[in-house]
Amino acid sequence: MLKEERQNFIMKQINLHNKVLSSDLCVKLNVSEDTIRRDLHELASNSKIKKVYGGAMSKSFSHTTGIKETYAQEAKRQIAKKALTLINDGMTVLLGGGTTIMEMARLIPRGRRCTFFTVSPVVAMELIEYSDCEVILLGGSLLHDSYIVTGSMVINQLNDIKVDLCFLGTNTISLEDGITDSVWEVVQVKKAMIKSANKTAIVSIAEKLNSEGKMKVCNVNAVDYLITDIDPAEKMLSSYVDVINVL
Amino acid sequence: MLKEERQNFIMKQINLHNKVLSSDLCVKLNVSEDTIRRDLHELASNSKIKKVYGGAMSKSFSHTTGIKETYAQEAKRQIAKKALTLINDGMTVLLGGGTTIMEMARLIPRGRRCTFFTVSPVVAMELIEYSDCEVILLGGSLLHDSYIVTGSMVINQLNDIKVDLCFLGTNTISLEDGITDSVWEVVQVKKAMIKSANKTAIVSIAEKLNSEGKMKVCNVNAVDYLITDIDPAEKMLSSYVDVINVL
DNA sequence: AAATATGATGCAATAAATTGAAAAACCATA
DNA sequence: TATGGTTTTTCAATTTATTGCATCATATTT
Repeated sequence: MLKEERQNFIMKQINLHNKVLSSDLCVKLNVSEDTIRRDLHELASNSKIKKVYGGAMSKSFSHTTGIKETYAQEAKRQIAKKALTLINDGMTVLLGGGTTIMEMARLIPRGRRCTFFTVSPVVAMELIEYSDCEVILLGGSLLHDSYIVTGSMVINQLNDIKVDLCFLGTNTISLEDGITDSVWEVVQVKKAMIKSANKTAIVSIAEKLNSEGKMKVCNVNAVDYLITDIDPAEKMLSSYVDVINVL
Repeated sequence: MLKEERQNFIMKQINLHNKVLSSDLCVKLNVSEDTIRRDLHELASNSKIKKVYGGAMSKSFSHTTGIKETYAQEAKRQIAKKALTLINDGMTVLLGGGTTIMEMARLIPRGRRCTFFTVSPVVAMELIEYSDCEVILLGGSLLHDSYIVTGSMVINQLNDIKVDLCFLGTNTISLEDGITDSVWEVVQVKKAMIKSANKTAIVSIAEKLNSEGKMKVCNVNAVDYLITDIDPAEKMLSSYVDVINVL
């Protein structure tokens, strides 16, 4: 049997079943596992498939891989790095949605072992694809613009869990008005998220500081950390450091 | 024998069997392997065939599955079109995961107003983006390989709902073994999905028919519709039409 | 932490491709 | 038919490709 035949067969299996095991293939094709592994390696390096431990899987699922530039990505990456210092192995972490949280999800180091709950399918997909953590996606009515789940379903599920740490992005934050948002459903979810967490961190680029939204999520001192892209010693943050842990 | 005759013969063999071995040809044509190799080289440089180590293969057979396109996308689109005829305004529909279901989600006509439940974040994202329907994403532990939510959380949520119609993709299906799958968690979810639905439709490209998996979801006659890309009158489907509604 | 399964790497055996040169076949013309 | 030139085929030596095995590293499970 020609190598190409074999690889075609493998491609077909993957296309049909989304996943193949090397151990299955080497029996079906009657070659050694080494050969299969070499085939998979070759197909993977031609980016036709995605290699996983024990076999390979279809690439057509890798949906989120698109390297989309997000606004102020570098700033958000800075925030993400700081945020990640709060996460240790074995922790249970609740993540919100938004581009800053997405940067966090992207930067979780491989090998970190913890459990993530999230209300954002996008974040969930990123986590499951690029981290080694367990990912639990909460269910609910999916919101158009923000791609997070909302409604009583989520709230109920949140009532049932208690996590070590919750990370929330925010649209608007100020010392006087606290954390605010413009969508009612989102406010409800965020409130419930904070209630489900022992500690909560707000991630926000400095640019958003001192802006005001329409509906209140909570006061600034109701959360435990404020993580921005600038140095905590900056004048802009001086009024915050009194009431909250600023990173 | 003339060179041209030989090459015609080779072409015929390739068209017939999709591949040829140099070693076979040199016996059949009673020439040295060198000659065969030169012929193949010549044919290949006229891009009539694809030369590979040990022989040559048909050009059309070389699986150059577009990196983005899903396998057998056109076939899946056919299925999706048939499937969509079952969905009317006001219905409550439960969707599984997989690329066929994805095609369905893509082809939901704008203006259709119904409620979709799904266990697949990818499908949910597609629906919320391109349809005007309400999308409820069920929550649970996100599975690496198939990108669907699994576990007791989903099962519980499924127990609480009753939908008009459920669409399931499948890995493997045969008359004897029924609907099967190779991942335990997926089997559990599929079972629960079927239980939550008044009627269930299986969508599957004809290519998958009569393949067998490892764990059983249900018998073929436990579902109501089988939707494939080929005509229900085809011989391949004749044994199915007795026990199930084939579209 | 130990046991098991999987992955990577280097090596040797074998099969196949390449190359250059020699032999054979072919072909037009004298 | 003989001849010279051309094309085609074969042969031999060398290089490259493929595969399986042994070994060690890494991942996963118990």
